[in-house]
Amino acid sequence: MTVHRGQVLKAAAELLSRKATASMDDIARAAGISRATLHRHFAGREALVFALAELAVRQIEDGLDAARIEEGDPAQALRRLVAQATPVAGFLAFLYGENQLYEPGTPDPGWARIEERVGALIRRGQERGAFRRDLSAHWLTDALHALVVASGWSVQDGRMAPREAPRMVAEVLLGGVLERRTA
Amino acid sequence: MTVHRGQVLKAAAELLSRKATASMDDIARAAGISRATLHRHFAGREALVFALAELAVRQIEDGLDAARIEEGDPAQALRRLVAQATPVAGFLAFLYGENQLYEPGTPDPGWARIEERVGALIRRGQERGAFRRDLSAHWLTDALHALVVASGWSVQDGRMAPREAPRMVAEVLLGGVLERRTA
DNA sequence: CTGTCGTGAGACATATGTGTCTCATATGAA
DNA sequence: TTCATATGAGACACATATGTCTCACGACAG
Repeated sequence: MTVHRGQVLKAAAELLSRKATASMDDIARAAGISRATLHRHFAGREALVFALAELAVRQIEDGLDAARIEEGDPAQALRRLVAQATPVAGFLAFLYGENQLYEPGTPDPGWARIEERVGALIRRGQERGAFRRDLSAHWLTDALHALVVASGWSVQDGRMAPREAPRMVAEVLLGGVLERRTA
Repeated sequence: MTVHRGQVLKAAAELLSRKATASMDDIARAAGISRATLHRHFAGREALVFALAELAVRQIEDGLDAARIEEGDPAQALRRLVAQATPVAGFLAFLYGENQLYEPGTPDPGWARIEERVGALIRRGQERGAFRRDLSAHWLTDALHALVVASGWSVQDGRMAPREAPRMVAEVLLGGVLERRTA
């Protein structure tokens, strides 16, 4: 019946990304454990948030590695990235929200690495003529994150099936909403 | 030097949508007033949040009216909607975040009205063959909100000019990221 | 069975935020 | 000027969350 640190952190991420004011007791209940046990595994709220950020960065960077976003056709690389990101949308949402707190110039180093890698993919696609150049790479990066987070919430609410999420995000981001005659 | 209620609420919306844990003192400072004055205008935090939600709903519904989203070409209506929404992105972000707290079945009535009107526009576009049918109207509604919120944060951080925001959001949402030969 | 380990429940002091109050000051009208 | 009004600064009691503790229970290995 031992508590698994990763599972607790995943529950905490999904709760905190939606309700940042959740108490330690709320987090414990969301993870299915008591507050005492939660404190045994994490020295305090600060330590928990730190561990959460660390795990989130690792999960997402692992996803970037697995998607091999530096290789091949940019559009396909973006689809692979989205497919890797949607299962860990809760962690991404937490990180994304957490980095809205800092001053615009001092982001978390791990988050900065992630943004840089995703931004590089976008720029690579723009240079190859695959992605539009009239939209800034920075904005497209933000848009990608926002859509993944939104899809994660839709899944949490049962409005979207988890297996649909990658396609929903990728189709909107790559193709847009407009119907087209020629695919 | 009298405090203007609307300006205080706008500052509160932009702060709270990013940092839900902000204290009344933080909110007061963000609005450029003292905590005492903040309490003179709003009975308490609960009352402030209520007033904020009320104003946010009104601002956005006014925008929907001004954009006349029920009329004309759906794609153009969506562009008008985005143009009206981006200036009040802070309020939309607050409402959007606030409604992630409730249980999936009991949203704020005002927010439900907004979602319904936007959803109706999406469905109208799908029925007319203007918008894609392979993506659910609900998801497209969520995607729209998420992109507007993200653009608002970009503006707050100085990464995007306010006047660019409508086009950035509308272009990604309608056209997607992919470069195309034929416009 | 016996001992150990991890847990849940709850008590407790402390820290932080909230809501209310008083008082001094500044602005603006008569 | 004189007065009214609104504000800022700060004190205060109170509520809530946090962090630490003790104790009892149950699972599991020996």
